[in-house]
Amino acid sequence: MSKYIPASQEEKDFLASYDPAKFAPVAVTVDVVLLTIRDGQLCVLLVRRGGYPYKGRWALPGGFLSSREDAETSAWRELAEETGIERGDAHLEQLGTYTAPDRDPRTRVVSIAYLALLPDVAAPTAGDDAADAEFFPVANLRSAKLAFDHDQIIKDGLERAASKLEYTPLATAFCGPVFTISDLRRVYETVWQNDLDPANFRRKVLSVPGFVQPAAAATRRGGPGAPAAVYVPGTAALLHPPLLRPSLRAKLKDTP
Amino acid sequence: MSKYIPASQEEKDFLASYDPAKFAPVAVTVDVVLLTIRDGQLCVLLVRRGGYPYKGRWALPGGFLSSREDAETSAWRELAEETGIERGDAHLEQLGTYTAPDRDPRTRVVSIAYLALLPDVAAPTAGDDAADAEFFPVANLRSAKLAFDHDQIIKDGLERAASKLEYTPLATAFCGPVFTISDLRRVYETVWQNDLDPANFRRKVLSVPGFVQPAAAATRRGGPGAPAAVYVPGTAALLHPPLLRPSLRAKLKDTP
DNA sequence: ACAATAGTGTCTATGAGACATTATTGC
DNA sequence: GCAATAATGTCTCATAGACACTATTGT
Repeated sequence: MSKYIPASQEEKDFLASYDPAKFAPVAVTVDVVLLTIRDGQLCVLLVRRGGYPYKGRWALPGGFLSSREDAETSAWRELAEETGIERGDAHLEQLGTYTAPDRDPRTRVVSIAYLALLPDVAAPTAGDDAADAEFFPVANLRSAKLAFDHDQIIKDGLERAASKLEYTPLATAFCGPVFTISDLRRVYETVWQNDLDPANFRRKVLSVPGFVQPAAAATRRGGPGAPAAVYVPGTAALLHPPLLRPSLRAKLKDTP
Repeated sequence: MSKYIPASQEEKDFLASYDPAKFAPVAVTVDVVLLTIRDGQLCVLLVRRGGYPYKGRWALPGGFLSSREDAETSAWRELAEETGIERGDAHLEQLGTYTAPDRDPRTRVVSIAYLALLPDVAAPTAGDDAADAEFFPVANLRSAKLAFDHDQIIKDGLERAASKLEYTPLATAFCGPVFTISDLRRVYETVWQNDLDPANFRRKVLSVPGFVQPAAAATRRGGPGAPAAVYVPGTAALLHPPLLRPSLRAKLKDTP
């Protein structure tokens, strides 16, 4: 945005005398749903709350929007504080804004949630406000009583991630800088909770323009099996045609 | 969300003595991108600003988040004020939150944007704060200088709408309660800026489970041509397999 | 009669999915 | 040797897209 220039002296006076306090106070926080894959399980980063309210409960990492930052910058700052990753080391996108009037017992708090995806590398480090930080498999979260409405935010983040794997090359955000087709397939299988045919998956991925491209490095060996060719992310922002979740196909065919 | 219950007397005291004023003041507004199709053109509702800043400029309808409403309720209220439509008469979804620190010259203002889609019925009525309200074809908007960052918000809304037509039955939100397959096709053609083959479109729509279902009413005549069968929206929330934009297919095939 | 639209049928190319097959590794 | 993985090939079925064709309306 270009800088705003008042059109008249009258407007200048208006802006100079403007009093923000006349509106009901609203606090704005930025919370981050950080997803990664560890040991074949989709995990979310949670921190234990050190202060009231919900003291001692697990919650999403986050904090108040600081006065001269936009929300995305705040989200990157939270990520850096909790995990040490720098801006650009992960995928980060806005997830949604949560505004239920009673979602925070202190005062009216509106939370802008972000979704971050990153490879399994960074070890979480507890920030100022958090007594502890830990990755939890999302499958075990059903019974956990999280702070605020963070269970709903995580649920929305998981659905967003699963959906975006269909029509964007975002799955590469869960992999390291180079990866094999099998690495990529395991990401899909983990997020979608579906087994995929290795042969068909390979053919599909390689046929979508701009999804992946062969890496300069030769091959990678690990465990049993032939050595695998390695790839790096391609340039496409959208996958066309998309990969479609088998689970949805089955569900929707049943209810015509 | 269930009501929050403090766990201890200590926490009760904390909440009672909590002072919201210690945070930097942030104002939160809710703005609505209302799209409809008039005379074959995709149009967005704009209101002329009656006060500073950007006095006299066209802007999205919106207002400050009121203290006991969540943002979606505020968006419905804005819609009712500007167009008279009631909650449930249109499709409404959260679009995104805009947080650039200097996007409003008065003070820090965070805007939660909503996307609304509705059939061409409601005539806009000017609200309190707006001198005038009018539908503008989005194709003519490139040169218009809108208030705040509303040009970007509209752009994001258009992309969201085009994208959602692919994998949800949302196109029916632009139609009346009953519609013909051709009505639906014209919605896709207008939003996607693409001609679609009538025969293939019909076959595709009818083959996707839950997209549309035949209406009790017989047929509709209008202008030349045979009378058309009418349909009502189906029950599916997602289209599977989706309809894919021809424009994307062409673009992505060129850059492999 | 004519133009415009509704609706059906047909052909082809492509992609998805199921599955077999061969090659290469670690154990 | 054996199990596991990588990579390629084959077959079938469903779908998208192009397009011809008929039927029914308003003018």
